[in-house]
Amino acid sequence: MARDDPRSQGQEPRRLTLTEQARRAQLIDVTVRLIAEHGNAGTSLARIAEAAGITKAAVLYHFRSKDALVRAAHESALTGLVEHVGRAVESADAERAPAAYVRSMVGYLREHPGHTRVVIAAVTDEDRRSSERWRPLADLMAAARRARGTDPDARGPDLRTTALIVGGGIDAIVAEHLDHPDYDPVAAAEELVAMLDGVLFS
Amino acid sequence: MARDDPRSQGQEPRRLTLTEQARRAQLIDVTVRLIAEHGNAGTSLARIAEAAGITKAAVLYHFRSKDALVRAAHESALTGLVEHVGRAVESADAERAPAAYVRSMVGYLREHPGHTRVVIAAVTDEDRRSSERWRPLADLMAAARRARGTDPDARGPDLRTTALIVGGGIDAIVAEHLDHPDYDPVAAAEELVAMLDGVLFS
DNA sequence: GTCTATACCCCGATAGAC
DNA sequence: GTCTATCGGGGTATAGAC
Repeated sequence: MARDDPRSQGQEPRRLTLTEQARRAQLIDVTVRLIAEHGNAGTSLARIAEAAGITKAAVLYHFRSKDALVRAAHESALTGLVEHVGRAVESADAERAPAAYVRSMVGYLREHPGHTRVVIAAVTDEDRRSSERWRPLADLMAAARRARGTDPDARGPDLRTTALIVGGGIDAIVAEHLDHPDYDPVAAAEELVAMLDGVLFS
Repeated sequence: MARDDPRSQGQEPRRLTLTEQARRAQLIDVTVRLIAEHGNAGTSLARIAEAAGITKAAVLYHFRSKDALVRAAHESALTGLVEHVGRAVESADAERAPAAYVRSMVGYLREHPGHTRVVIAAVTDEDRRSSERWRPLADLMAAARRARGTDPDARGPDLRTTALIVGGGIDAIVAEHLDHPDYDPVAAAEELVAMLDGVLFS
């Protein structure tokens, strides 16, 4: 049996056979591509199976359900983004880390238009959306204010709200670039950074 | 025959029988409620039909497809929002109109939590999303800068981008309030307004 | 351990009876 | 005008071949 996703439950993360690892990776890859192209609704199990050269049932042998597969595809697409942003943030000094966050996130999505739709789907997802996506950025902003030597008691903006606004702004910019390729997301990111700096270091 | 949506095509907007008008209104109403509660995917034709006391096929008699019905529900939910924001903006002087836009939009969504999910679905919709939602706000901001006496040649922010960011920020704030009712969207709106004023009247 | 065949039920859509 | 009957297609579950 292989139908248990090793990441679910608190069980020992069972070893996966080589063929299973390969199949899972292939299926995730295929799914990311199909969702990027046709959207979630337009990507049926049959299409995924056909693209992978196996049957629907075989797909469901490796993943409990279509939803589990889609979830894995979302995770896969998010991982690349998170790592990229993580590297950019780490190699920036604290004061500029929030700006690096914004720039690297917009930049990554511009460079990987294929992944973008999947990432958006992953974030927009109706269900698992309570992931406190704002917190990492809020932490960066708090650190940046400290690095700037801002009086910790000084009344500043609510960083949760600021992070939410910035996150929403990034989404809007990237989405606009998707719909209108002429629209320059990098210039837009600079404007978002300017807005952010204005609020953070007033 | 009644299967033509009067708003589509360029035809004469045929008269609708009273029962048909009533049915359409009822179906839209039911659909808005169900989508608000269970999301689009969780709202099948059968459920809609059951809630309306008729059969699936009868629903499809009044609306060409489920999508057409959902579209009508979206329109219905959006109308209330647009009218509310429109009134708020009109009764504010030009300089404060962008702030009124933000406040009234967040306020409406807070006061009508039922409609909120539907409105978000309408705006987030994968298909008809090229609606230039940013333009009205961008126009308000341009007028506000003029009213403030800003030198028209002065280098200001790109208003399309600014409007996109503000729109995305509103979405994020409202969504957060939906997921976490404790989160105060009105205070957040004030912060967004502060950010906006900082950029507009620098 | 990996996969095919098959069958099930729900969904959206259509044709045609009443 | 309204509904029943039905269809193709989607996701899922199981039996069992290899």
